[in-house]
Amino acid sequence: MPHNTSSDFFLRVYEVVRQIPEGRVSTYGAIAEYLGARRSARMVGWAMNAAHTRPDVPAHRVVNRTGMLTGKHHFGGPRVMQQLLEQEGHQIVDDQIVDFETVFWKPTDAV
DNA sequence: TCAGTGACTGACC
DNA sequence: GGGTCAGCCACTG
Repeated sequence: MPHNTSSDFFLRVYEVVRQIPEGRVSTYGAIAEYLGARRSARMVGWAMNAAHTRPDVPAHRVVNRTGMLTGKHHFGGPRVMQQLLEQEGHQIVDDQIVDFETVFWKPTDAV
């Protein structure tokens, strides 16, 4: 558990991820860019890793820029992330979200 | 202190 | 159109 200012960044990431509507997904890069750290997409991924303990953070709605479920192994099982997305109406083929571009959500779309 | 690693991405070849 | 590299930065051994 980080105890420095980086936890601030984590909290910001959590807030953004919480705003992702059901049935939509976002990317690490989009979130990082929105937080003013465009080049720190890996930190968003790391934040997701830490967000695992937060039930109110839908980490399964965050994928990489191609719509691939690169983080599925961190959900307690390799199929959990896919199942969660399918429950929200997504179609997953070969670990990739079908029509990813149409369900893609940017933090700037938030009301 | 240093080197390796990673739920990423964009640029280059 | 795919493979590779370099930035990115927190964490770990």
